[in-house]
Parts: sequence; structure tokens; C-alpha cells
Amino acid sequence: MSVVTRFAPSPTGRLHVGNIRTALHNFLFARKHGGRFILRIDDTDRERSTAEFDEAIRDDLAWLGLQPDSVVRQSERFDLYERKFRRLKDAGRVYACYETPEELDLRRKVLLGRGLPPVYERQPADAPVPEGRAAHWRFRLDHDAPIVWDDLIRGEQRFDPRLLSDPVVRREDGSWLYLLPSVIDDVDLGITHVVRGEDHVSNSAAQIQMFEGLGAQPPRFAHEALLVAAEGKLSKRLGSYGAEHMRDEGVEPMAMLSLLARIGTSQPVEPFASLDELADTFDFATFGRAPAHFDPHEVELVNARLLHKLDYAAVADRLPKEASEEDWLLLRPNLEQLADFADWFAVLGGEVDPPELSHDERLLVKDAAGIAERVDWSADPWRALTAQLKESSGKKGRELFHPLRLALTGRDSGPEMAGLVARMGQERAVRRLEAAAKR
RNA sequence: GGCCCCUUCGUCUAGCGGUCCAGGACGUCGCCCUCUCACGGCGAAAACACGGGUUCGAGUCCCGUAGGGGUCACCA
Repeated sequence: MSVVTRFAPSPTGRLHVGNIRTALHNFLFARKHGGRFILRIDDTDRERSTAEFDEAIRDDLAWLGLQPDSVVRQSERFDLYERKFRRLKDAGRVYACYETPEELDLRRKVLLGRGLPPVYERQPADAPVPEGRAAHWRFRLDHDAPIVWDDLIRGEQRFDPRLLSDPVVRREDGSWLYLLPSVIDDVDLGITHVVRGEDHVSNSAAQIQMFEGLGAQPPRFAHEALLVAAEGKLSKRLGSYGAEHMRDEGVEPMAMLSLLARIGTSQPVEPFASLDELADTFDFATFGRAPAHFDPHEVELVNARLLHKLDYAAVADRLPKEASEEDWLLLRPNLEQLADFADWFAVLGGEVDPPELSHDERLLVKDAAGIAERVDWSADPWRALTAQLKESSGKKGRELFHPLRLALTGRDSGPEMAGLVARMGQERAVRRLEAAAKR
């Protein structure tokens, strides 16, 4: 049996880390098993769904490289739901209800107040239909069929259907609620594995009976522990760490994905350059059951480590077109974001602001400028320059190198000076040293 | 309030009764590459929530306490 997974966001907002992680796991599992990954836009809620978010979600997935093999939209499948709904109704698995939300809410509070589970109480079949009230519809759970499944992450799960409310599947205006259309689609699309957050476990319990009611075999389920914000006690909203935000912050998609694939698992977080590498090692058995802390700072760290090992070919099209492979190799170890490259590239070929130096440092740099003019730049100019300067000034170590780094690059830290100096050329180096000496 | 899940180094975790004075990864610190900052390499410090049991023996099993997460919608 080949694997088919799906990611089913509702277009009521942008993707955030939690979403992305679920999408990634569905993608990786399918990829690992040579299966298919489907994007299902859950837009049954017409009030809150928008075309803008629909598009933004597809954009974000594309940016992340999580391309679905196909895309379906629930709003285009209402005919199918109608047919299945009718069948369930004829079979008595779906029945009409007439309570108002206020009545249900009140009843729930009473039950809760008595310390009882707030489960929906079915009305007797001969209960009078309230005057002028339209029906909404519930799925009838089979109270005599214990619900059991073997969760890929949580192990054996058992639910007593009596402790679950018969879920409302359709409103009085005919609009659909999440639970039933999702099951109908999972059957129709041949979904073999449902991978989602553990906030869905009780939904899965009810849905398993829906699969059976529809005469279908339920898929396998994997409910992953949720992510919680790392910072402080006051749980910050995870929603702010969205794909949009990541893009603006210069996060490489693979850095984000590398972290999300492994956080909360027993496998180490390492920067991976491709989804295939991630898919190879993907395994639900390594998933922990406790909520993992997501720390945005960790994304930055993985991002930097990823950049440090990325090949020129992987980034060439996003670099200034004059930048060579050598430039990339020289500058790469110092990048935290790809955008930093452009700044360093300017240090090689552009201009830098002369730094503020102390009196002693200016003298040293002036001396250096004189030496630099006479050095043979085709050999190893940095070695020649520093050797001579060391001798003439009597300085060494930080005292010697720091002013030179400042004068030549305008910054107090950065890549290997030897490489930078050779690449910036004699004329530019001399000019910068002189400028710094004068300032 | 009911039900479900969880609690090992700062963080993510390994551990499925003795082989654990608890292993790995990130971070931190130190050393090396280099006579600078970074990159990289090597190394070090760092944890079994608490209290009771069971057992010859408990991080590992049981109960309780505390804490965290989830759920109990005419949201998804």
C-alpha cells in the first residue's frame, strides 16, 4: 500500500511554526515512503476563509519547498459531502437536533457544575420539534463500540464513546462543520496516514466511527505533541513566528525545516541542505510525547550553521552576480544570514567607512600603509605586511591585528584577513589604511 | 471540574529493574588551528520534579503530591 498524507489548513490565517511542522512531517513521511502529499484547503467556513490566505498558504509552502502533489479545496466538494451525508442520514447515523447554542451552553455549564462530563444528551425520538426551528445535524456515535487505535506516536489509544458528544456535522443553514467533510475527503482521496497535532486526538476518536459509518477503513493516525513557546512563563503567542516573519528575518527555509523536523524527537538538530536527507532519517518512533519548547533563537543558530556548509551552487543565484565561488568560500564562515554576504562583498570590492582609532593605532596604521605600498600583492600580502609591521612597530597579537582589521574592513570581526586582503587588492588596502590613519 | 498525555543536564532527548557515580545533540566554558574576532577541530562542566511504596536492587514498576500540555464548540 503506498502512502498518502495530507496537510489540511484552513485559510483563515498565515502558516506558523506549528502548522509548518505538521506540513513538514506529512511531507517527509510521504517522501520517505515514496508516497503522495496532498494539500487540502479546509475552507468550509466561508465566513472566515479568504482567497488571500488560501494563496498565502500555497506561497509559503512553495517557499519552504513543501510542494504538494495535488491541491484540493473543500468548498469545491460540497456535492460529495451531500451524497455521503444523505447516506448517513438514511442509515440513521446522522440525526436532526433543535437546540440553540444558548441552550447547549447552559446545559454544559449545569453538567460541569455538577462535576459531570459536559456530554451532549440525546433527546428521545418522540421529543416535540420546537415551533419554527430548523434542524442542525449530529453524527450518532455508537455507544457500544469502544474506540481503539494504535497511534504511531502515542501508542494504543482507547476512548469510551459515551464520554464523547455526538458531533454536530452540519448547521441549520446547510453549511458543513469540519469533522465529517474531513473524513469524507480522507476516504475519497485515499489518505493512508493522518498526521496532526495532539489537539485532534478526541476528534480522531469520533472520526474513526465516521470512517466506519461510511464503510471505510480508518487511516493510521499519528498525533504529535504540540510546540510551546520557549520564552518566559507567560506563554508567548507562537503564532507570531510565521513563515512571513521567517522570510523577512532572512531565515533559510531548510534551516527552519531542519529544526522543525527534529525538535521534540530523539534525533539531534542538525542543518540539512535538502528535504531528501531529512526524509531519509524521518521516523515517528523517535517522537517524544511531551510538548517541546520552540525557541526562535535556535532557528538563527541552525541558519548560521547551515550557511557555513552550503555549497556555492546552492546559493549562487541569490548572490551578487559578480561574486565568485572563492568569494563565497571566503565569506561563508562569517554569515548568519545570506543577506550578510552582500555587506561583506562590499568590503571586498566597495568602500568602507574609516573607523575611529586611538592615537597609537593611527600611527600603526600609517606605518602599515607605507609598508603595504611596497608589498608584493601577488604572493601573500597579509603575511608580508604583518611580518614587516610587527618588526617595525614591535607590536603583536591583538594590538597588531585589531587596528588593521578595523582599518581594512571597517569592522572588528570577520573572515580570515589573509583572504580578505588578497582579494581587496593593493590599491584599495593602501587607501583604506591611509584614510584610517588620517581620521 | 471530567477525561487523556507528559515531567532525565539551560534546551531537545537516550534509557524499556542490575551493564547508569546516567549516553548523545544544541547552547555554555576551555584548549588548539593562528601572532587578532569569527569558522572549524578537540575537551570540560552540567540532569533522573517531590514524597511514599514494591524489590536483594528503581531513572526504569505502583500510589500520591506538585507542575506542564491537550480536550470536553453549530472553530478548524
